Amino acid sequence: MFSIGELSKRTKVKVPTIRYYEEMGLLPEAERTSGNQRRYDIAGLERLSFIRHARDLGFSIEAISSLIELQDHPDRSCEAATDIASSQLTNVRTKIRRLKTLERELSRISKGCNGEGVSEDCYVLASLADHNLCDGEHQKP
Amino acid sequence: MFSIGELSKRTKVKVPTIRYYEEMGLLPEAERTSGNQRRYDIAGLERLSFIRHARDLGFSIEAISSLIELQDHPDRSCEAATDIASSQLTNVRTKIRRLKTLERELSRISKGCNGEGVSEDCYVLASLADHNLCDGEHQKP
DNA sequence: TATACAATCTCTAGTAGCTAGAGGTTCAAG
DNA sequence: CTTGAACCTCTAGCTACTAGAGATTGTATA
Repeated sequence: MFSIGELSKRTKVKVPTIRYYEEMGLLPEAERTSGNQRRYDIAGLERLSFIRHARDLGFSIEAISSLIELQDHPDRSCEAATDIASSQLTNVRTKIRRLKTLERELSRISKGCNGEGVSEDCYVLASLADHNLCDGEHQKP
Repeated sequence: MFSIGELSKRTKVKVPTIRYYEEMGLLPEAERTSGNQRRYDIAGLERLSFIRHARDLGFSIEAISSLIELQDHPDRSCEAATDIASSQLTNVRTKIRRLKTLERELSRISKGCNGEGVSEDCYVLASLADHNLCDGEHQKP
């Protein structure tokens, strides 16, 4: 059994974040010492690693909740899990596509001014003021 | 002079968002009717278009504040503006790089399970539980 | 001109996923 | 037994909005 600080060190998840995950129901309520401090075992460590890994891959807390729910029921169909993963993949791909559009546009705008003039003549500012100077549409990222 | 609703329609920025921008200091305090409703002119429309355009390109409110500050002083050097734009470009490129790593990993994981089995045997869940099943490291997105 | 009703006003609170700080208690080493 | 780091709970703050309550205003139509 080890403390929350030790768990934090081993998983690289910050202490307040661990408490937050517990509050959100991602982690079960930890056992406590007589003095009310949290104590964890290997199972706790594994679960937190799972969560961290999923967060690193961009899964939302809600999605992770569902994944954990499935993990806790080894006999259930894993269709939901593959659905969550593939929709996350779709999310990521959508974001990449949008960011690439932004990148092209920003790069084009950036090249338009070397920063040596005054703002009145700045192509960066002019581009932002006038959408017509843009190549195409951009959506919110 | 037109109402906030009209401005919203023309710029495709939602009404509460316009008020929020005013509160944040991105928009100057609007003129009011005798009955306290906001009225805008073309200058207001242009400024809001500028803001929306910058937001669409992913600039933060803070960055936009600086850009507007420069826009209001046509005689100042525009170095800050080009700096902001290029650091935004760097941001975007960093995000793309990270997301691409995620994409590879998610795609690999996703392919590992067709969702027809039970969760005990699910490669998606197994991958999340065990980082060793991953190709490489991933950072937070 | 009266009325109806859409649009506006301000204010508060909520979203995601944490992070920071105050003020107090517990654990563990020396 | 003392000391100080680590822990506890609670509240508030971050970004960029969004939603809703309850009250007021603007305007089109009868």
